[in-house]
Amino acid sequence: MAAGRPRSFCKNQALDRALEVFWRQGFEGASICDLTEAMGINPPSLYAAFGNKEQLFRQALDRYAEVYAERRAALLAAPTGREAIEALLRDAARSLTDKSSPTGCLYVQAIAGGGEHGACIREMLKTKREDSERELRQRLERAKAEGELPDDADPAALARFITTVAQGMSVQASGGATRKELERVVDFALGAWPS
Amino acid sequence: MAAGRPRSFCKNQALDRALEVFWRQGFEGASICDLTEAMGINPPSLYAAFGNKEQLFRQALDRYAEVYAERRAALLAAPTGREAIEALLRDAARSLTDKSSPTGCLYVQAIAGGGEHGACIREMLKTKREDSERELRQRLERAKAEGELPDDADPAALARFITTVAQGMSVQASGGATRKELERVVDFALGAWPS
DNA sequence: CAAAATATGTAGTGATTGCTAAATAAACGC
DNA sequence: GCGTTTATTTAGCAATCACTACATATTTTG
Repeated sequence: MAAGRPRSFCKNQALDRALEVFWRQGFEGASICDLTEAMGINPPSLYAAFGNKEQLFRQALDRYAEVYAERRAALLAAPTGREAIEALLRDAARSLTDKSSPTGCLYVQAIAGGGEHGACIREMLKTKREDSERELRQRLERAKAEGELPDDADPAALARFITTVAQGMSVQASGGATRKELERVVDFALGAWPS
Repeated sequence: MAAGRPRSFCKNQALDRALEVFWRQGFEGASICDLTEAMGINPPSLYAAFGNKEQLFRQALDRYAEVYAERRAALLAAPTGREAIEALLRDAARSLTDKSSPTGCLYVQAIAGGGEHGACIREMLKTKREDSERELRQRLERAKAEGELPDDADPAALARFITTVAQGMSVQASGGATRKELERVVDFALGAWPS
């Protein structure tokens, strides 16, 4: 079959640009005009390459998830469970306040915004958050199996607590909290570690 | 001076209805049509009584803040600091998952949603959150003065930690967490209490 | 060289957005 | 009653929304 005219832009690069717009403005707050401008393409190219706005958001989200899943895996590979969790939270304190990308976590930031698309997108975001929490829980189950946690410790509940703190830190970052302030929050969170 | 035709609706009641729409759909997700329908009035009445959409949101937010400031004050009046904090977090676990009102906290939920109005609204929300955190800090300072906290305890940092956990709980609630799950989170958070 | 296939730029679709002009209705003081 | 004032209804404003028809441009296939 014939191949046709080749695409004049890099799909992944355009996706990264779109991701940043969604991240900064939210799904509903990002207009197609905002997106095409940031991506450097015209609307028909966007629709031909990505489907529609919702599908573009999905693909941007998947890309975001890929990056952070890798990072999370690396941090959770620390020798002890406690070190792994501390590494995760310290990294969050830094990256959530890093000014080279929009503040806060995209998953957390995108939970708001109802409307019609809301339900579907919420479901998708929920899945991503569950993926993250499951990996955390599995790391804590390993820690328990290795005798690092007391017998009555509940890895699932601890994973949820840590996730909750991380999500709260994202809200704090969106509200203007500094890295130092988030580091203090991490100190307290680690103080809840069972012994 | 003449009085003119009286308003045919209760302003506060209409504000409550508008609040619920904003709470459920976010600022940008709530259209004037959604709002007028829920409030039972026509657009000109809305604009005559409340100014515009942003000012309506401000007034709804102030009303929300009033209710929760009272509630917070009552909970923080517990005899000890620790009891006060526990009461606050247990109440949050219950009210954030209460199905008679939209899940999650309006302040937290409304942080997302960029756009032009975003900056102004963000500023307003930030002030409200700071009000809440300040009251918490003052209660903890009292606890420290009364010898309930060690000399090296930092009430401001502890207040921020607790606020962060509460905000994370709101995100969890928006994501579908149950009251029981949030109660477990509270258990862990209280485990970080300095001693 | 065509012919087929795919991408692009231009321009505009109907629908919805926040908001309002104009006419009418209901209260007041005189 | 009459004039003033304010609220309500109807209808529709310009702007923006997500999205697309159409013609043109650029590629590979035969």
